[in-house]
Amino acid sequence: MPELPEVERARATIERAALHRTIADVDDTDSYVCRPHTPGQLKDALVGRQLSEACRRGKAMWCTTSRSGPLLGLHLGMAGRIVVTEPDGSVVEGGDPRGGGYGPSPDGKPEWYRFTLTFESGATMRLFDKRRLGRVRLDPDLDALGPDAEMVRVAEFRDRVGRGTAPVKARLLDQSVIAGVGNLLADETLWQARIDPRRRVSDLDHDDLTRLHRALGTATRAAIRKGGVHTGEVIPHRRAGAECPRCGAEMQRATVGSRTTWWCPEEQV
DNA sequence: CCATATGTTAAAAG
DNA sequence: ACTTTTAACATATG
Repeated sequence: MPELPEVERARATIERAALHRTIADVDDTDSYVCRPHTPGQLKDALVGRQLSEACRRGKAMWCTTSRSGPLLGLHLGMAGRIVVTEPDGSVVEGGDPRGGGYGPSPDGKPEWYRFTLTFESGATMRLFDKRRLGRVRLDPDLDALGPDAEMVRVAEFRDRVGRGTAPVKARLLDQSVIAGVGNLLADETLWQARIDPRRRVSDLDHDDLTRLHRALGTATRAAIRKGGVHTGEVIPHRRAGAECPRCGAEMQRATVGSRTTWWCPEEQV
């Protein structure tokens, strides 16, 4: 589930419900999710501190901590979400509006909680992640990340995305080029911009890149507002036999940039 | 058993 | 050396 829009929602949930509370306990015993830290390392670094700010660039998220403590890096991986609960056990809404089967309840198994902060009040902030590809670490290295997909200006976008020879979709997915675009947001953006995902960036002209930048901004902001990348216009049409919601042509599927890709063969050229 | 899955990254290939 | 592509990662689900 998590691409930039979902991560932004998770960040906002933390900001609204988990800041400025003193950390009383930490469960960091999942040594894969917390790698390369050893069990207890995160706990030792965090107990007694508070989360001060919730920040994000692309899909990377981190919290600053009180008294000049370390940054707490949180990455949702392929299936993670942040769940904050109040002392009475009620779940703070906002992380994932779909809830239901992907949610922490009622069918969320307890072992799918991979990391937990317990505050003095009894409130908790947890990483819920079925697939365990999410990651928690202290002072994450953010140097390799490109500018955030929602913030990048058009000139820099053209410079970065237009460089190289890779298919444009692969370029959009490269987090060191632009941070935050995942498989679904890439398909939505390319569909909005009417660009074939297989096109080489060396073949895109100034106008193509400008259109792509605009489509990315529009698609990203719409997804944040509506609650996630699933709310994109073309996303429900990423399946066999589906038609382009604009022109009715049958959607086409292929692997581009090592990911399953769907596009409209009529309009995306 | 097989294929698929919204992410990252190390290793291989070019 | 730099860019691009693929495989592997851990786990669930159809």
